[in-house]
Amino acid sequence: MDETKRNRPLRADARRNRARVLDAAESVFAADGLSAAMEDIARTAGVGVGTIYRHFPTKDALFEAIIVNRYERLADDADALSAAKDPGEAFFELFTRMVDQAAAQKAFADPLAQAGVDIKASTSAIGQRLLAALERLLIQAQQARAVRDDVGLPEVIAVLSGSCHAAEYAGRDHSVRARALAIVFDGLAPPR
Amino acid sequence: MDETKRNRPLRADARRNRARVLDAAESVFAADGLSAAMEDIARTAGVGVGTIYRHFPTKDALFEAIIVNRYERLADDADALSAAKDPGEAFFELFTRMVDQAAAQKAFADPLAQAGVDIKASTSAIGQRLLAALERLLIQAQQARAVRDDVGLPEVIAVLSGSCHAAEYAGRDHSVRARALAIVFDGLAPPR
Amino acid sequence: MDETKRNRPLRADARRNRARVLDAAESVFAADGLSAAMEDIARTAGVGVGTIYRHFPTKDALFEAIIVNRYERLADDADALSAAKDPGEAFFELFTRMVDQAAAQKAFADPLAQAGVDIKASTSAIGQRLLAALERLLIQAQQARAVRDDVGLPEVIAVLSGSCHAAEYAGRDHSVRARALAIVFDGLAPPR
Amino acid sequence: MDETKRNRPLRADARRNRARVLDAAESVFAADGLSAAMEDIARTAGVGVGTIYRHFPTKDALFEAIIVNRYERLADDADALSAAKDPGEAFFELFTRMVDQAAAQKAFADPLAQAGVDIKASTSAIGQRLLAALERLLIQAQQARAVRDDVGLPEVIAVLSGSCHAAEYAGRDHSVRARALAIVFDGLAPPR
DNA sequence: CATGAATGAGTTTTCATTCAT
DNA sequence: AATGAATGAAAACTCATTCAT
Repeated sequence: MDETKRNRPLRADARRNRARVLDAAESVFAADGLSAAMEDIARTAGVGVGTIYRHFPTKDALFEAIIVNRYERLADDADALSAAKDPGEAFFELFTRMVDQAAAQKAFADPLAQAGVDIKASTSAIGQRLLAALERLLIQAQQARAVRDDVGLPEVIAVLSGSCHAAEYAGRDHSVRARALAIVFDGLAPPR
Repeated sequence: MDETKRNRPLRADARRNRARVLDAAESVFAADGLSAAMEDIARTAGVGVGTIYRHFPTKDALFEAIIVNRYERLADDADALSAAKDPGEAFFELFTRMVDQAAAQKAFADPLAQAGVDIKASTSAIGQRLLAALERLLIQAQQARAVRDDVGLPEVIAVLSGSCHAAEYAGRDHSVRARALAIVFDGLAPPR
Repeated sequence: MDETKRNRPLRADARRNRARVLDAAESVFAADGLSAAMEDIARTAGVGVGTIYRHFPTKDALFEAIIVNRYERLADDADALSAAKDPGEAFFELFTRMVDQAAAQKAFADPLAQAGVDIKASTSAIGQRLLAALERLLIQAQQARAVRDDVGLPEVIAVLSGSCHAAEYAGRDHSVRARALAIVFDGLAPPR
Repeated sequence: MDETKRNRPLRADARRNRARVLDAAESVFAADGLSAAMEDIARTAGVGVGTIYRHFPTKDALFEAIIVNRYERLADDADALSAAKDPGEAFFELFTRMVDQAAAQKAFADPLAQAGVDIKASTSAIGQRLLAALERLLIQAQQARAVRDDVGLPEVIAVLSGSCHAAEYAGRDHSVRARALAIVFDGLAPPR
């Protein structure tokens, strides 16, 4: 009815609500897994369920948005690391960060794994950016002889995904996580 | 009043149905994840829901029975391997089998991870047997210099759990799975 | 197939089972109410559910059989009392016995009330005998000036049914039950 | 963030639905007993089952709400009668009203009986109020020589509960109900 | 725009009754 | 005849999503 404000970016309070929902959803999903109820998320965010649905048409869409969010940050990280550090360090640092996130956030590892598979609209669009960054880091690290030559992106993702789960399993026990990661890193290092 | 047959193992048809339910549940859970509906399982098994509940008082109990089943077989495998092969081979062969199972069966990896944590009655009783067998294999493999000395059971479980997820991610792509596993195995090998 | 034994009364063990089921049902219904499960009754009786269904085609039929059983005994009581005691005593004694039964057995009062209403086959057949006996006692008591003249059988049944519930409510508290019953008896006594 | 309306009583439509549910539940319970299905209640109320559960978390809670409702009205009645009529009349009038309700509503008598026993939260809170009012009426009636001296509240409740059941039994037959009640009232009157 | 009440399909579980052993 | 396994129609309850306020 009111064609004055069609594609304006989003009213200030609306943007604030969107962010609050996203934060709440992230922590509720992390705590309860994917089966968390929308009402719980709404309550945590301090809004009504309707507000969630205004911003995200579907529970899946909300979840996807979280993933996209993470991927954006990780892709940013990847770019920054690529610029700031030497190739091997950059690669393993990103790997470590992702694993650390998984340790902190239940339900991080699974969607990560899916990112390489899914063709779901936005997820993969942004996922591609992350994957591309990861691949760049991998190739640079291989050229710098920090990572063995005979692995490609798919294997790295598989191992990364696995490591995230391993970290999730290790939970609060830092030393187990560290040693498990050490095994994987040794396995990724060039032979000899 | 008929004390001849008190603790009879289970009538023939009942045993057959129990097995059918277990099979059906395994494949339906594998396909749909833990949120699969009991009715689907019943339909797949070709029985009524009531039959499932006669054998397993609860959805959780059914799931647990599947896990226990798997663990039993794996523990048996572990014992057999330990007797038949040289230590290093035995260890890596068991590791590989578990990962292969995970690749085939969604929802195998997660409960595996929990086995090291949970204290839930029967699950852990049998889980302990598997873990004990795994530890035995690990120690023997270490003594045979097939596995590096500085890892303990917790790390191995973490890495194993992670590898299962990696395999789940890799899905049907055998070569990715093989290469990912190779990375982990290299990481587990003794240095040099 | 075997027409040798068509209408023979019932094999000895069958008769014994029937009685056991009836006993078990009586106590389980008393404890859990009408919603008690058939399996519980079977277990209590030490038989399989199938055996219950051999003797009673339906849960309702089983319940009815219990009621019929009680009514038979009460009708017998009524006859005996009528012969042995003076009319007033006989009437109030029967009344008291019924109320005592109700106090002991949950779910006794309700079906009693229905006996006056229901036309359900056997129940009412035997119920009629009890009601007839009750009416005889009532009339005799009225003739002996032990009960007021202006009440008929329906009122007596209503009050009796109510008293059974009152007794059920009073539960273990004997003195409350006694005083409640005293009120009713006073009300039934002839005026003055 | 909008602190204007925190503990709002209930939106207009919500209140209307709550009342409809309560009404529907009352009549469905009255017709079918406590085992009535929630769906039936929902259909009768013209709402979805979910709506019932929004207002009452449990079938028991719904039932309790009905009882509480009745008790509130009866306690109000008791207070009004106590103020408006002479003690004896007030007592017997309340008694009669409760019995009339029971005649109309199956499943009214039983919970009444429990009110004297149960300690269940809200039920008994309001139940206490009713019982207190009843006791007040009783004592006043006794002081006015309208009720015999040797009965206490427990007996009165027992008899009242019993009378409710008697009325339930009598059903539509007004004259039976009236005469049955007359018996009880005579029993409650002071001797001679 | 935000809210939270309403919806109803779908889920787990129970239990009277049937039927193969 | 007895047994107890199987059946499947309910029943209570949940929760993603829609919509009136």
